[in-house]
Amino acid sequence: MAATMHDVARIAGVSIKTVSNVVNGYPHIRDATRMRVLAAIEQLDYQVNVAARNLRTGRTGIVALAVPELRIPYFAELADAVISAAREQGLTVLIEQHGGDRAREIEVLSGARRHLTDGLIFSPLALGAGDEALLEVDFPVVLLGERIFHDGVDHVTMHNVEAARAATAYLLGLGRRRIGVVGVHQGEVVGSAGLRLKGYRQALADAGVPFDENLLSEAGPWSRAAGARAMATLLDRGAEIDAVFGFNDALALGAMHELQVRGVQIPRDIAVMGFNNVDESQYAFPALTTVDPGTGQIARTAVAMLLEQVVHKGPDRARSRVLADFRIEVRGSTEADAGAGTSAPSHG
Amino acid sequence: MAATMHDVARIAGVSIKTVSNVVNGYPHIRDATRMRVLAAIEQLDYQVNVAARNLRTGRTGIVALAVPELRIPYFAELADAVISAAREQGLTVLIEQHGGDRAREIEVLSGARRHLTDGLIFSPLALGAGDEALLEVDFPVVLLGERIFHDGVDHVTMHNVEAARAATAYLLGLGRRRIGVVGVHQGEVVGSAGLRLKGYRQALADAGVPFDENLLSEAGPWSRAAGARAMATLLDRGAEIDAVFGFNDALALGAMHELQVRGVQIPRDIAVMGFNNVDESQYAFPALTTVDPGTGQIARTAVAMLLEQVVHKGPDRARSRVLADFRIEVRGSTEADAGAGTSAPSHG
DNA sequence: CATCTCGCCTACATCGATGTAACGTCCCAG
DNA sequence: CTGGGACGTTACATCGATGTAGGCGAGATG
Repeated sequence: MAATMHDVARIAGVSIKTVSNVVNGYPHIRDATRMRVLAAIEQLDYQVNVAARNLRTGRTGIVALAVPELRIPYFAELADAVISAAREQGLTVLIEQHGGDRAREIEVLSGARRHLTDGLIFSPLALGAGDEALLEVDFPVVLLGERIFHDGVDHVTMHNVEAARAATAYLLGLGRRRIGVVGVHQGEVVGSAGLRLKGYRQALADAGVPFDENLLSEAGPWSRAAGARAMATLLDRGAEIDAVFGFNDALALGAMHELQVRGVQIPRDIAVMGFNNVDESQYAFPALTTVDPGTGQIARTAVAMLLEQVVHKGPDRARSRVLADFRIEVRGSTEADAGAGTSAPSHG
Repeated sequence: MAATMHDVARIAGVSIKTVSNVVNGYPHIRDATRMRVLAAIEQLDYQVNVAARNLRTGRTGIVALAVPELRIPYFAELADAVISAAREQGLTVLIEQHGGDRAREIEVLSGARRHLTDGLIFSPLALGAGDEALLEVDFPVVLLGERIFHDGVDHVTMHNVEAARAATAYLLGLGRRRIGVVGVHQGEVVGSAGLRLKGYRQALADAGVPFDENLLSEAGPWSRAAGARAMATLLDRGAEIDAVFGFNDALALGAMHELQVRGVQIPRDIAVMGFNNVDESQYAFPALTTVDPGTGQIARTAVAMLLEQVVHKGPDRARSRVLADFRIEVRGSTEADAGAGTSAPSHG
C-alpha cells in the first residue's frame, strides 16, 4: 500500500499534523523538524492522497470542461487551450462530451459530478433561449459561446457581430460586392449564426451595398460536408457571387472544396473567408483567410473566472461577461499573394 | 450546504448506513424503509459526495488520458473515442497534455494524480527504447502507440507494418512504381515511422520493385507544415515519383498542398496516400485515400483493459498486447472516380 | 520575578461516505 | 418450546487528510 501521513509522522518522530504542515508549506516549523519530515517523505516515497484532501478541503483541483465533441477541430483547440491555461493555475481538466444532445447538456449541469470538480466550463449547443433557469446551479460555472445568456452566470464569448462586420468590411474593401454567406440559421437571432449574420448586414449597410437574401445559404450542422452542400445549393440557385463568407472554418473549407470541384478559381473568381482560425485553415490550398476569435484568451479568461468563483464563493459576487479580442488573418483565399499570417484590423 | 447522508437518515428516521444501503442497491431492505429513504433523498435533493466515497472505496471513476496535444486531429479524435468508450463504462476522462516533452511525460507517470484517477491511458511521444523502467508503476496503465514496448504493461496499438505494407501494395496495384515517402525518421526502428517504413519496404520487395533511398523524405514533427516542406525537399531533389505515401494524414495533406501549389495533378500525375483516417482527410480536395487504423477499437480496448486492471488488481495478472484492425479507405487522391468511403483490404 | 507573547508542535474532532460486527425479530425445523 | 438462520437494521471504526484549540518552552516586557 501507499504510505500515509501517519507513516511519515511515525518515521520522522513528529505528529501527523506537522507532516501536513510541512507538506503545505506552513512557515513556523523548525528547520531541523522540516528536514526530518522531508527525509521521511523521501524515504517512503510518500505522496498526499488527493481524495482525502478533497474530502477535507472541499476542493479537488479539477475543473470540468463540457463541449459538444472533441473531433470538431474548434473544440479540440479550445480544449487544448483550456487545459494549458488550467495547468498554469495548477488545475487539471476533465472533459465531458455532450454531443449537442439536450438531455446530456442538462445532465452536465445537474451536478452529479460536482464533488469531483471545482467547477464547470460549459459550451452548450442544444440549450438556448428559455433555458436560463437551468444555469442557476450552486456550483461555479463559466459559460462559453452565444447560445444562451444569463446575468447570473459568468460568460466568455467572442465579438461575433463586430468580427463578422469587420470580415465583411474587409471583403468589401477588396472590391467584392456580392458576398455569399454559408451557414445561415433561418430566423436565429442570438446564436453564432444570427450574430454573425447581423455583423454581415451591418457591414453591407455601412458600405451602402444592398442586402440580398438570395446570397444566403443555410447549413444545419457546421461541418465541412454541410458547407460543401450549402455552397452547391447557392451556386445551383444561380447566385452570382464574387466572395463567400463561411460562418466557421469548416463551412468555408467545405465551400472551398465545392468551388474547386466546379473549377472556380480562388480567390480570382471567388474569395473565401472563414471564422475561427483553426490550425487546418492555414494549410488549406489556398490557405484560408479567417477571423481569429481569440481562443487562447477565451480559455485563459474562462479558467481565471472559474478560479475566482471558487475562491470567492459568495453567491453575492457579481457575474461578468468578457468578449475576447479578434483579428482578421489574411491568407491566400482572399489575396493571391498574401503571406501566411499577415493580419488586418483588430479589436479589443 | 449540500445535504449529507446524515440529513437523509434523520429525515427518514433510519440510520445513515441504511441510507447508504438504499443508495447502493443493497437488496435486503424492507420496501417501506426504502420508500421513506427515497422520499427523504428526493425532498433534500441529496446527491452522494463522490470525494467521500472515493476516500472510502479507493476508486474515483475517473481515468486519465495523456496525449501530446489535442490540437493534433488524430489525438483529438482518439480522445473523443476514449471519452465515449469510457462513458459507456460509467467512467469520466481527465486529459493531460504532455506536448511530447520528456519531463512532462515522466511527470504523468510519477503518479502525483494517482489518487484522483483509477488509472492512466498513456500515449507517449518522447519516451522510447531504454525508458521501460519508467513504465513500471504501481497503478493501472494502458500504453498506446509504438514509441515504447514493455512486457509488464498492457498495450494497444495498430498494425503499423502490415497496414503500411497493404497501403503500399495498393498503390503498386494501381500501377505506381516510384512511390515517395514523407515522414521518415532516419534510423528509427521501433516507432511509427520505422515500422511504417518497414511495411513499405516489405511491399516493394513483395512486388519486386527496387527500394530507392532517394524517394524518402524526412519530417521531424508530423504536421501539415512539415509534410509540405518534406514534399518540397523531395521534389527539389529531382525525385521522379508517381505516388506519395504520407506517414500520417497531416503529412499527406501538407504534401498534397505542396503538390497543388506546384501545379501537379492529383491523382493523375501523383497519387497520395495518408495514414490515420482523421475526419478532415475526407474533406480535402481531392479527398485523401488513407489507412483507417481502427481508432474506435483502440479506444474501446484501452478502456476495457484499464477497467480490467482496476477490478483485478493483482500484480500477478498477465499483461497483454492488442492490435486493432485496419482498413484502406480509398478516395479521390488515388483514384479519380473513387466514391467517398469505399474500402479495400482489411486485416484482423 | 511574574507575566505575556510568540513560535513550534500535538491531540482530537472532523469531512461524508462504506465495511464490519452484531443486535433484535421472526420463522421454521427439530 | 427452543435453537438456528435469514432478514433488516444499527453502532462504530475507518479511509487520509486538515482545522482548531491548546500545551510547552523561550525570550520579551513591566
